Amino acid sequence: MEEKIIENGICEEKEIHFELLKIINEKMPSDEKLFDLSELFKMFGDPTRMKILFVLFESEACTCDLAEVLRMTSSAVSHQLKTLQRAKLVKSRRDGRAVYYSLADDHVRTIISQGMEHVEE
Amino acid sequence: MEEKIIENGICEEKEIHFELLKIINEKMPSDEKLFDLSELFKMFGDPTRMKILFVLFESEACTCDLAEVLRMTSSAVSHQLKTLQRAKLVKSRRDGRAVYYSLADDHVRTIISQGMEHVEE
DNA sequence: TTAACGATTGAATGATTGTTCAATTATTGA
DNA sequence: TCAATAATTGAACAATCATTCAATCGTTAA
Repeated sequence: MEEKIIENGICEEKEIHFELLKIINEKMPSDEKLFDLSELFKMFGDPTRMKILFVLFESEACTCDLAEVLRMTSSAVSHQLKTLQRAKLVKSRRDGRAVYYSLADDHVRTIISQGMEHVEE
Repeated sequence: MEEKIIENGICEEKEIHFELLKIINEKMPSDEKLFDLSELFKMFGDPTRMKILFVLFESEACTCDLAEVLRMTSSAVSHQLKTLQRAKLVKSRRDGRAVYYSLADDHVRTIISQGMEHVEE
């Protein structure tokens, strides 16, 4: 009987309600963590930021370098770098007039590689 | 001399231009692939879609189940399911009135786990 | 101390996106 | 067939977001 309920889902037989709810409550991360997680992925959800990260995979680069390579204004690049820095994906160091950016940690690389595998099928 | 150029970046000494450009051209994925990649990550960049995927990690579920669990209208859920299906992240099967959704493949799980590790620090 | 360069900032604009609402389609039980 | 349920659809709305533009800040070389 319980088995049948599980198969049928919530809608026809209201009783399983708590079955799915139990799973959710036990396994679903908190709203806060879920929010942080999607904020993280949002960073990879824009081609410009993606390109910036790909360049930084290879070498640190200053705002001006990135603007050149991506053929964008340094203002636009700077805005995105700020966004990436707020998300702790890149870090910066100043050297004279130039500010050099680099990847903040190696998770970034792993996450994007996984995405790449998915896309390349 | 060339070494010095590389250290200085593009902006002061225009010559390295081609140094960074070479890296970009060799290692940077095509614009099309880059676009697909960010489209993929965009799917994870919304808390609602994130929640849907987390539920589907545990069990297939119909639109109505998901609406109940997430406390949203089935219309809103259906719109997001459609988005996820367009991105080939979920698949569906109809059983009577209900349409059951499940994860399309296992990359989804891996990608999100990686993101989770990053967030949990 | 200037002038020039690289970077940043904030406001404005246009585009994209998530949700709501109302209407419609598909399926089943009466 | 008809009513009820589940799901989908498209238009509309508000919110978010990426880029542009103009102004400003920080640093260096003259």
